[in-house]
Amino acid sequence: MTTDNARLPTLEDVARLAGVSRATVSRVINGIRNVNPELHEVVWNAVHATGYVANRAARSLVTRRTGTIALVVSDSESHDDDPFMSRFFSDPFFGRVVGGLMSALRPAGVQLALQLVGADQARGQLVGDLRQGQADGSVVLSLHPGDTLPQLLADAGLAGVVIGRPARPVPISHVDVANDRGAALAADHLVARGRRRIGMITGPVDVPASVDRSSGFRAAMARHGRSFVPSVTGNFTYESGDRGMRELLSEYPDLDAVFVANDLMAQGGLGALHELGRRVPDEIAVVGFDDSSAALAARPQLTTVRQPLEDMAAEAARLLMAIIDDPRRETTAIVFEPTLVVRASS
Amino acid sequence: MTTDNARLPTLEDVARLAGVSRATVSRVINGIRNVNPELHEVVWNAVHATGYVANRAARSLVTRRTGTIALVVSDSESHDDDPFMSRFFSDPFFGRVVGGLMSALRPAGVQLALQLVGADQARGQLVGDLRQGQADGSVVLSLHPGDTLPQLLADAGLAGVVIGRPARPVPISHVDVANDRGAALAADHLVARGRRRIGMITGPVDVPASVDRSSGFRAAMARHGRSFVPSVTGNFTYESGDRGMRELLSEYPDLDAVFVANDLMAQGGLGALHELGRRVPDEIAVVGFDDSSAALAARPQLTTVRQPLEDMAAEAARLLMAIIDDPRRETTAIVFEPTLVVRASS
DNA sequence: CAGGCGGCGGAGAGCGCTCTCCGCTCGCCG
DNA sequence: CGGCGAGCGGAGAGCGCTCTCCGCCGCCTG
Repeated sequence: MTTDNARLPTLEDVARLAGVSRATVSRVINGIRNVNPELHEVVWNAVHATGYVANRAARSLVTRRTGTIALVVSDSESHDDDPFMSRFFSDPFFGRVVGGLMSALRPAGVQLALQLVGADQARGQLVGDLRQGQADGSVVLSLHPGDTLPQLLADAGLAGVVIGRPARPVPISHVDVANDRGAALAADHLVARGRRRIGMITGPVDVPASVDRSSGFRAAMARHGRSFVPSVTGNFTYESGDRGMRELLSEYPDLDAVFVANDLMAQGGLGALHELGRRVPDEIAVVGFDDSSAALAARPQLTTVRQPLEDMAAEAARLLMAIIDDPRRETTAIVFEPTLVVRASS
Repeated sequence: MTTDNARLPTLEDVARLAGVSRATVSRVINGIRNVNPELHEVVWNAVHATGYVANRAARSLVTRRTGTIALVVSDSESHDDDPFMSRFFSDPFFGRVVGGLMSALRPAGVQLALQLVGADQARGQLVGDLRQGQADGSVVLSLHPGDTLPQLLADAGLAGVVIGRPARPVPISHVDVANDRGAALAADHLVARGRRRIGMITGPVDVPASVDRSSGFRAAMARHGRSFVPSVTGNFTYESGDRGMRELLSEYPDLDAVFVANDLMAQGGLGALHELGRRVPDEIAVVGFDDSSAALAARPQLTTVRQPLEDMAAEAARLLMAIIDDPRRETTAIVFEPTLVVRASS
């Protein structure tokens, strides 16, 4: 049948075929109350015979549930046009989150809808749409610190889970990785490897994850008796890693190890070291953060702190579904433990 | 209002406030027919005053449109559990497609829903769900050649656009890049650069894109009077590029250029060359295909054939929307022109 | 043996919207 | 001045589903 105007079977059709009422078919399909087991079978046969599939819109209309959750990618700094997105989407970070979400959502039969939101105007709209049942809840991915969206969602009483700790405390659940402990892992590793003069390239100072990595690294170094850690600030891009490494070495030429706050910058740093003729890891060791694909692509391959993004996203999805089922649930924070992946760069 | 049981305003509420009927409000909101301009304003004021947002489910129920399109990622070889997905999602390819789709969908106010489908059983289910209005149409991303899904969609008369030419001809629209001409670009470039002994690492022989790249490259080389192109077959992975390069060089040690059918393999090949002590591009040039992030991550950065994925995805979305608006539209193929991005590896 | 209770299935009311009718009003023409 | 047509707004019927309410029947208890 190549035509699309063939009316699809409805509950009514199934009911007629099964010789029961709509209500009974509905009960069977949704597994509600005790229905005579024989009828049960009769109904299912009719369902299969007709090829019936429940109409989602009709169901949502009455249940007020959509069976969909939204992945909201929020960028408070962009202005609705999309240059920023291309960069973000081509980052494996996005894909890993999507994969993790799907792995939890699919078994539950929940859909994932993508929502991008830039300017503030769009935010109000989004909240409205969400309230009106675009989705039962949302997983929020903020690209910038201090994003207002988590607060907006909380204010609207919408179910939501944020990936990554919000910059300001907001009454909304979130999942995160223990960035400070991850950085400490890197510090311990470098010290254990016998590195003596250890520097750091940090991320932006207004990003919580970045701040935690820096302070976690400094604290761990202090525990090893190193109170001063030479460092420069980057912005998580490849170029800033390249630049940062050059800066750092021009000021502290004798460093024999550098902790870089994310893999992309570390890869940039590695590029700089290559051009500067410094052998890695013989002369200088590099440790990154994220265990993104950049870590594997880097030459030499990057020792890095693994952030279990897929697991985090999956957990975010499960948490969100729990919140949807019980809206009065307390907001919680789930913090994952990072692990160190040792490769050739250290 | 932190509670969620506050009933949201309905058309009825807006109508009452505006002192008109539901029908009129509906007409104003949907911009249908001539409504008295004064009323128009009165209605919009009421809409804003109440904070009204149309209920999507109710609207879909009657219009039989969801305002959603599905991005169906289809992997005929996996079996419902998701190991395969993680690899795919962390590939920037996925993100670029999503970004491109969104750029076309967002202005049109269309949602994007993600659908993964593995085993064949899930396919039937998917088609059922789609027919029942999960989405108005779908953009299909097949991970394996000879995927049955495009055919299934065509058979069901569902609106769909496939990204990448299907292995077998299927009565469904698709967007693709001229893989053969892209490969020719690479060939022309290498010849123009004065390379004399040029080899190739191809992709899998059952993937249309891969086949086109190989044959396109060979044809272009033939035009330059080179009837024989030494080549080995890879499978698009980093490792197969590494292995392929070693094989190729052990058999043809004097090659001074290699065209590799995708960036990831090219990156692997570059790794092998590095370890073999062959200087790139001085001794041997490498050209990849895709202009993925791997091209930038590679050392030296990779000269590669750029596939305008974002544009292709955006066009797929627009085409799909056109098909949805006019289902009797003829199936079409839109083929994009690749471009050569020259970097340090050639 | 009568009354009551529990379990199962049906009737039917709506969920919030769109859209077809239909009737009213106004303007224009004969 | 009457009639007709065009245009605008309202009434109301559903879209396909869920779920409450109710009635029936059979079994158990007093």
